[in-house]
Amino acid sequence: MKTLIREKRKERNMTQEELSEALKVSRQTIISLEKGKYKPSLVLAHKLAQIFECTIEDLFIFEGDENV
Amino acid sequence: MKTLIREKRKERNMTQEELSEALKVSRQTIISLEKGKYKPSLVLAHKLAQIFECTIEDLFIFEGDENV
DNA sequence: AATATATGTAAAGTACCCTTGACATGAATA
DNA sequence: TATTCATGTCAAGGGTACTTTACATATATT
Repeated sequence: MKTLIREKRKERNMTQEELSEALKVSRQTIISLEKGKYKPSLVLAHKLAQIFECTIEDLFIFEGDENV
Repeated sequence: MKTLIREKRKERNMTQEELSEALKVSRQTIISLEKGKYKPSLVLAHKLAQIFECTIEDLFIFEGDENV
């Protein structure tokens, strides 16, 4: 699974800290998501999509046969 | 968060077991999701949306201020 | 040189998604 | 009555999303 979080964040000139505050998560969480260290929860994915005014499917690119 | 998993499954005349096999998860997982015992991972939400030929946002109804 | 800003790593703890397995219930049908 | 099918509960365990805290690095500015 790929994510466009970093690209969308930069388009809006937001820092990781600003994004983390908007989402009410830690900055560590943003770093880890952008670097692909892990996948967000469904609710966090939804909040990210809302902030970036797109759908979850626009923000995350799913590839074949991923682990559940 | 609400989900339309059960409704979409029944529209297609699938049993919980058939759905669990299509998703390669346990039947327990389907039961728990339908009953709202917990929220699916992002990947599982995506697979469900694919099976039901809709978007994640069509299948899950997000309500205000949910836990991350 | 020193300070500030943005990004990064590491480690340890908590909460929860998902699993397996065993057993229970209600409705249909032989 | 007995069996089958679909659905459900309960409990224990593994893996991972997310947290907090502390420290590191690169760039820019004073």
